Amino acid sequence: MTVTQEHIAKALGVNQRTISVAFGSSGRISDEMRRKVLQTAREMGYQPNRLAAGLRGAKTNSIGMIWHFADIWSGDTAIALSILKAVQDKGYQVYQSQLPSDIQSLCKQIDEMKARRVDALVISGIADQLEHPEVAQRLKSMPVVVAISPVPLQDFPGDLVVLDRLDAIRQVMKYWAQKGRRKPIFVIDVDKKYNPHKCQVFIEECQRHGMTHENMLLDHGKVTDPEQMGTQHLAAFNKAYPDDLHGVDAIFTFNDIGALYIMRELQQRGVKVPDQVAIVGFNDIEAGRIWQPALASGDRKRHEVSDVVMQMLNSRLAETDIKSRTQTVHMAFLLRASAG
Amino acid sequence: MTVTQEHIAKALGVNQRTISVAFGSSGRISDEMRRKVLQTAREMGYQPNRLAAGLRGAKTNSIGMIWHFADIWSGDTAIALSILKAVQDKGYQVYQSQLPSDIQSLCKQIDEMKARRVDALVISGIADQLEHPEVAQRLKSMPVVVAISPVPLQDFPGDLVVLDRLDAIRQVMKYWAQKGRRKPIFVIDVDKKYNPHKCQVFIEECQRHGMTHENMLLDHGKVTDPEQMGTQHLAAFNKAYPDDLHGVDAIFTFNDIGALYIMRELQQRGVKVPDQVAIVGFNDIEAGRIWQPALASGDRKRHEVSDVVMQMLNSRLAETDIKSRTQTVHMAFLLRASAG
DNA sequence: CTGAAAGCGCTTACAG
DNA sequence: CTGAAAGCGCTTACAG
Repeated sequence: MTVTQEHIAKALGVNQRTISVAFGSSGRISDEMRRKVLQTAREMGYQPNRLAAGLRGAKTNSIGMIWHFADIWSGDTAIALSILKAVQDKGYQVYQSQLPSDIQSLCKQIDEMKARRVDALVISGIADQLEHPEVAQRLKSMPVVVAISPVPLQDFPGDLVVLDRLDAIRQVMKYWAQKGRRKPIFVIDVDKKYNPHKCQVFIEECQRHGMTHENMLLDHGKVTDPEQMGTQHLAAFNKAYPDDLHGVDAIFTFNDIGALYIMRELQQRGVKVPDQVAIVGFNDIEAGRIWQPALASGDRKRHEVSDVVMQMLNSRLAETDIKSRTQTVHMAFLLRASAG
Repeated sequence: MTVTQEHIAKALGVNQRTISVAFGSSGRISDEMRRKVLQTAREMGYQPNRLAAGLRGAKTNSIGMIWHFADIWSGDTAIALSILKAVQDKGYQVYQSQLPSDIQSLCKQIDEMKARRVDALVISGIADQLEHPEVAQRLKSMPVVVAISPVPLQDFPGDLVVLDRLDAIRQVMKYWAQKGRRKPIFVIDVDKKYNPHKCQVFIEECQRHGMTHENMLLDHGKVTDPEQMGTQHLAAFNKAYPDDLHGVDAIFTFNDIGALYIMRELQQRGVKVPDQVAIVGFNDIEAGRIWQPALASGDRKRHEVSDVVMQMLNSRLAETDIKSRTQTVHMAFLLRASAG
């Protein structure tokens, strides 16, 4: 049936060890013999059994990725995909797992990856997840870990890429202050767990630039179904401002599709964007670029993030004795017409 | 270090076989003993080693998925994700692999999945890929295969879900004929390999309804970078119709973002959509729904496809001796304002 | 430079 | 109902 190293060994009249060594890096073998082995293996259609190798303690050539793949709002799927492709090109197979929202399921996923002896784990999550003691303890026992987080973490047992959103928020607020906007609102899921820093920075910047007022934060609530993202933004907006805008002259949403829903509503009401109200989204979807006016947004630096992740992953897979490293990538304000 | 069945056996003073049987389905054991084993295992933090089990010939609890994940144009990523989640909930781990465009790489991917002894393979591809002899031969040796294809396949060695696009095309053309449109064009990658049936059906329907003219097909060329999809549509359109539309009164694109780019161009030229020119896209992106006028499109029946796939997968994982089955899901025309 | 052998952690006939 | 043992296909010290 399936060709094993034993078969090749018999065909060549040598010991099975010779075949194993010919493929691997440990042990010595003559160049002549290695050449013969590799050729015969090819002819016989040999496929190494990764399970057996992994069981014996060698590399499994597999990597686990725990990621929020269905995140239509943040668009990080594109980052995950480019990492997937890069890793695949290097001969690794990728276990992909949807990031669960509860800690218990997350621990189970990490345990599963460990039970399959992945060579490395790439995980993207929020601080509450990555710093949870149960999670941290499990990550500590993985050979290689690269994590992506929106904020820096304390004593993280692995390499960390921080994808900072706060700088971009500051840039937007500074821009609006310069342009003379007086009353901005921030449409977001005002959730302690996910977005505390964002809301805080928004408020701080409003204070710094003298743009404070009541109701600066407009909560669109928790989004469980990505398909509802836009309509939840719109519903929150319509509820707070059914007809009059009460002087609001700038709307910042953490999501492009939400921004488009609100912009359309304003346009239908006859409100001029950006003259009367400026709008900025945050994840740079393509439709925003062709909207009239073009939607200002945030550059997620997808290429930069996946490059940094791959660089960390590669160096750590090559040599395991490196200290934990942290590198920060800053999102940036993408100025377009809708920002005024 | 890691707890094995041997450790549990020692702790309970029984044979290791007892532990294995307690977890598995083969062999008999007393209910009392099973209860004791499972509890002790939990207390000791036992994690079964999937590699060892798989090596011995048992299930690996893993599934391979080969899919075109980065297909911004077709939007099938959503289908893949819902399958990923469903499978994950059933305790499987998923090897995810980006569908390569060349046969050789595809074969290598399938071989890798096989080398890892996946319990099943889910693969989405075009007929040229799935019917290629090298590919077909490899699929035949997989325990369970469920494929998704745009067209029916001959003698496919596994279950098949056909996601038919042609019906939707017919519906669009019939609608336009009824509404008195005379000169439709079809903007698509006029590639023999990918889209022969679509183009053919479009032309047939034009003939049936008396809407033929020269240049019915507008080729936007091969798209390698999804980010270029929209601009390639626009460039092809502008090249063919730099100012005058030559009587074209209906534009069908196989892609929503392409449709939006062209619609915006028309609106900027002062052409009234849909009064003068009707537009229909095909993959129902959310931005299309909020455009003015709302973009008519095609319903990909994502839930239906993933439901059918899961149903086939589940039944075949349960009992392996089922005949190959084929089930067809038809995309449908989504009528919205832009269609006229 | 190569052979003989132990062992990774399971599953599964085979005895008793 | 349970024990003792073979074996899945590799890797890796250990001899020679």
